[in-house]
Formats: sequence, C-alpha cells, structure tokens
Amino acid sequence: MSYYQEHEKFHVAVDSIIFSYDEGDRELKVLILKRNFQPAQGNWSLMGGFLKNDEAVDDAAKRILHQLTGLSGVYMEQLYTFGEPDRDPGARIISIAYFALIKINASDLELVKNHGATWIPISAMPPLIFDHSDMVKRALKKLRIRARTQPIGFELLPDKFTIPQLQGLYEAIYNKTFDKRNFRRKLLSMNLLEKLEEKEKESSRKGAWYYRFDQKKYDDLLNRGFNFEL
Amino acid sequence: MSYYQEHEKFHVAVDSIIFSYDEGDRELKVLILKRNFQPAQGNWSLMGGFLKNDEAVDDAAKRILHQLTGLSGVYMEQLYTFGEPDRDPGARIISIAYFALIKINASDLELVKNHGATWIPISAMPPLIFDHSDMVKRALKKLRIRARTQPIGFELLPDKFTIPQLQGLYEAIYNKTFDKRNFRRKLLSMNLLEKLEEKEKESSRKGAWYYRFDQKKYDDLLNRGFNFEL
DNA sequence: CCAAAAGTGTTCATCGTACACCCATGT
DNA sequence: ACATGGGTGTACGATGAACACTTTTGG
Repeated sequence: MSYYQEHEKFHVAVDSIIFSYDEGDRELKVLILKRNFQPAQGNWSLMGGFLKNDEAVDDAAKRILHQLTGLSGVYMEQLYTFGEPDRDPGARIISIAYFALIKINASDLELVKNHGATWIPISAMPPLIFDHSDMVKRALKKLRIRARTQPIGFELLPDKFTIPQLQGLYEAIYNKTFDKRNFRRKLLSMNLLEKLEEKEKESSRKGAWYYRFDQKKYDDLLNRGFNFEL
Repeated sequence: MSYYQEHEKFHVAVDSIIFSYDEGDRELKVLILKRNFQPAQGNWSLMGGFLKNDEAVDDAAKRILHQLTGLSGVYMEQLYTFGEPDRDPGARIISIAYFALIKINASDLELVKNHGATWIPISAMPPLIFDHSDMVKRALKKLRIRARTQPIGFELLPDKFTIPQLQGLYEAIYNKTFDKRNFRRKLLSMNLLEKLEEKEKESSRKGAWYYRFDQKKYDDLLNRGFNFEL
C-alpha cells in the first residue's frame, strides 16, 4: 500500500473505433464525432470517455459505446493502449482503444441527433485529433486479420443475410473483389451457415436465399480443432 | 483541462513476460521472480514496475526490462492491458503487459543474483500472483501466432544458428515435432537465411552449418508483398 | 423477351505432408 | 567400425485460383 502510494497516477481513457457496414454503398464505415470540449474542440474525434473507479476497463468500453449508440451485447475487442506522454496536449492521458462491430440498422437514429456523430467510409476519413487516426489504422489492420481468422464478419450484418451480401462485406473489408464461385464454395464448405427457406428480393429479380450463422455448429467445430480461415 | 480534472486517476504499471529459449533442454522459458514487497510478498510474479510521468509506456517497458536484465535493443511488443478493478488487492492498478524475446546467453548472470529471478519452463509454471498467469497464457498464445506469421523466432537464438537449432526452438514454441526435411525446405525456400562458411560442432560429429537471418532480404521481400508463414 | 443478379463445375498449379536412406566424423 | 546427429528427394492428396454459362423473374 504505502509502496504503491509513492507512484504517480494517470488519467485513463477508453476510445472506441466503431465499425459498421453500409449495404447501400457497400462501404465499411467508422463512427466519428465533433469534439465538444477543449482542447481540439470542434475537430473530428473517436468516441471516448474516462475510466471510473471500480469500473473494469471492458465495462468502460461498453458503457461508452452504449452512451453513443444505445446498443449493448455488441462485439468489442481491446485493440491497443496508447501512452505517449504528449499524445493529448491537454493533459497526460493513457488511452485504451477498443474496436466494436455493429449492425448499422440497429442504431443510426438517436446517435446522430444526440452527439453530432457521423458514419464515414474508411476510404474517406478526415484527419482526426491526436493519435486517433493511428487508432483507426491499427483497428482496420486488426479487423482484417480477425475477419480472415474468425467468423466475426457476421457481427456487421443482420442475423439473416445472403451470400452476395456477405461477399460484399468482405470485399469492403479487404478492398478487393473475390470470385463469387470460390467465395461461396469456401464458406458453405465450412458448414457454419444454415440456409433459411426465405429469399431476399430487394436487390434482384431472382432473389437470393437467406442464411444464418450457426453459433452452435461453430462452437462444436472449434472443440474439434477447427480453424476458421477465409 | 478543467474538464480532465473532474476525472479519477489511476496507478499504471507495466508487467513483462520475458521469454527465452534454452538450447540445453530445448524448452521455452519465462523469467519470474519472488516478489519482495506487499501484498503477496514472497510469491512468484512477473517483472513489473510503475509508469512514470513524462515516460512513454513503451519506454517504461524497456526500462523495466533493462533493470532486470541489463539488456536493451530487445524485441518487445505490447500484449494487452489488464484493468479489472480488483486484480491487485493492494490497490487499483491498470497493468499494461508486454512480452519480450531475449537470447538467454546474453543475460543469465547478474539478474538471478540481483533479483532472485529464475527461468521457468512454460510447461512447469507455478501459480503466479494476481492475474499474472493469465498474462503468461495470453503471451504464449500471441507468441505462437507471431512466430508463425513473422520471423521473430530468430530473436530467441544467437545471431548464428543452425537449422536443427531453429527447428528445436519451433518445436519448443509449439510443443510438437516437425519433419526435418519439410522444415528445412520451407525455411530455406523463403530466402531469408544466409548460409555461413562455418559449422557448429558441439552437438554432433558431422557438424551443422551456421546460418544467419538476413534482415535486408526480409525487408525487401516485405516491400514486394511477401508474407512470412511457417 | 430482356435485363440483372443468383447460382453452379471443372481444370490446373501449388503447397503441405508423409516417408527412408546416405553422409561426415569423433571415438 | 560404429554410433550420432546432419542432410537430402519424391510421390500423393488437398487446397486455392482461374474461368463462362444457365437460371429466375419483374418489368
């Protein structure tokens, strides 16, 4: 105790890179907002907040996401801790960055009104305050690794989705196109998707079958040493 | 500023998982020590220390490694930030964990004397204080991913090493054996190793050729989109 | 009947994996 | 001469990549 008290203490913040996929323009987007306090007031920023006493860091990240979006039960993962002494000119802040994957339809309404937040395509990010652009860059890199290695793409789509939708998502994440025959075969060969008896009819005459990600099957396969790999 | 001051501050520590490879018994080892202050005095712990004002977090990790081993210029990577409120019963401490890869010969002497530190095989880790066992577990997982994905195995070997030595290292990391013909072929086919005109004669009659990792070649290949993959 | 997106099979090159024998040398 | 670890080549199956046509249906 007395030993601990000899040492300095620091402000600890959590900043979140919130991703979503917009099926309209087939782009991966990040939620940013105009900062409403000093320093750097009025500039673009990630959503963040300060850690509280008796609050786990994971919980702080969830709380901050909930404040902005009203969402909970969302996929979140700790990304990296940014601790340069001068990263925030206002004060020394240690920032623990998280990234979140949300379904864009599920929110989209209150948040824009309440916080002046906007979805920006990753291809058109404006400069962000402090080291927030680095955070986005690192988050995107990690997302690309994760999406190839773990079935988290589904976190960015509605529960029911079609194979062409899923392919569009992956093409947005990696910014490249895939052969639709190979893509479909590979995914279906994993036996992780359940085909529904229902078609999506908005985006084509013929209609595309809906599928659903089957978490149980995935857990089973994991236990047998299966490795997701796209 | 005044905005920042409304918020609580926290002790921030850095804890390091220090790996090395012991060619004697072909085991991957972690450096742990008997904690010499309360709470949990006398129990096994990772090496750690507190972050200082005006010190970057990376620098704190380097400083703490240097204190214990006298080494610098070592491969270190941030692992994860542990922030449960009650992870340390003495006080609320946010701990940023790093892992380091060192060449065991390069140190091994002063540190054991000065700090009561010991190299323990990962297969025989005793219980550690607080969440330090989780840290080791997570570090090992990340090391396994890294070693397959980036040429960092060499950080655990002397500059000159033989293919059988390298294979022994990878077998220790993954706790499985590899076919020596396939292992050799795969590594040499990457064109990352420079063969030296010198043999290692300790461990066999015939002797094994020394090789050296060629950082320039690797950087060149990286620029051409090469991906290391074992 | 036409436009527009969904859906389907095959071929080929590449890569991972399994596997057994000879080589060099110190004692 | 023999024991010990170092070094080599081949065959087979699996996987990833390239590629073009048919199907459905609303207008």
